[in-house]
Amino acid sequence: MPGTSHDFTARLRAAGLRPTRQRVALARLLFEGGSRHVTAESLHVEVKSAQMPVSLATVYNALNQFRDAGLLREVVVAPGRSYFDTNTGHHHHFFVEPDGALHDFPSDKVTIAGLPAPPKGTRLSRVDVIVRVRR
Amino acid sequence: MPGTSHDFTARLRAAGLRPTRQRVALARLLFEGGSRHVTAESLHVEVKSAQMPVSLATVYNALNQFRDAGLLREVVVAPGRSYFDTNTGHHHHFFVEPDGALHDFPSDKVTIAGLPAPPKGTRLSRVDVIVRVRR
DNA sequence: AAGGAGTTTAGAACAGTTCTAAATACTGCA
DNA sequence: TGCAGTATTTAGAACTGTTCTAAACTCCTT
Repeated sequence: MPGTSHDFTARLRAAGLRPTRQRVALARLLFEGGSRHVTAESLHVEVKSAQMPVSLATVYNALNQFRDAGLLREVVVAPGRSYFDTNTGHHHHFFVEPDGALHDFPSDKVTIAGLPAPPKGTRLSRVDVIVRVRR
Repeated sequence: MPGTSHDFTARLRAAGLRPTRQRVALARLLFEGGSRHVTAESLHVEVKSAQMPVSLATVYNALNQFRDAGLLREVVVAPGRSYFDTNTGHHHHFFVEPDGALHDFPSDKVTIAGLPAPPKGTRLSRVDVIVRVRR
């Protein structure tokens, strides 16, 4: 069990990123547990309270790099705030309107039929389904 | 034909909004033609070049009020930018990734099956489908 | 151990949006 | 119609989330 999923140094290196102290600390927080949703701000608070000081700029840099490397997926649900999802597989989201909470649900049971063809000159990139719910 | 769809004063009043010069000007730009997508910034540029000076703050106010009144729908596709859609009926969106262009498509031919039930204590508000495409 | 590229940092800068308080416009009522 | 009173508009400041800057530092290679 150890060696693969917890070897953040190797995972970062495999993604083409130098395993700096800061990136390893952030990767540990992000990938050690199960699937998570974070914002730059929330991750910054978390890394500070874990006694691993990382600047906010570095949190932003790392999140963007992790996303570009395919380690994270960015989810756009509310204007003016970016969520990052550690679950990079196929899945969709519940978004609870007033509080901004986000929950994954697997896409394997969801079927979407009747989508029109992409506009001329474009190719499909991804289909996002956001189920907005209220209390 | 005239009297109903072009009577912006009455339409605003029906929505509980005073038909001020600024709101009528914006409503005319938004609802006179077919379905449109605007940002606050783009609508502000437009209203200025139409020789109907309206401040940016008022454009923001009006868009938010129109949305709250159900005259517009807000579409969240990219972090840090709000699009407003004059089409408030059931439909979904194509989002062209690099340029940020948005296109509607009707939802009547689209069927989504197998969605899980909303989390405990919440009720469904809306299902957004965003088909992201690249050039 | 040293050099150099890549990274981190604090703070400034920036973009989009909302707030403030003073001026102005719409509405209802005389 | 004229007036009072509330809603609205405005310019600019403030604010939030994010990116940039350039100097200091760290990781990797040799």
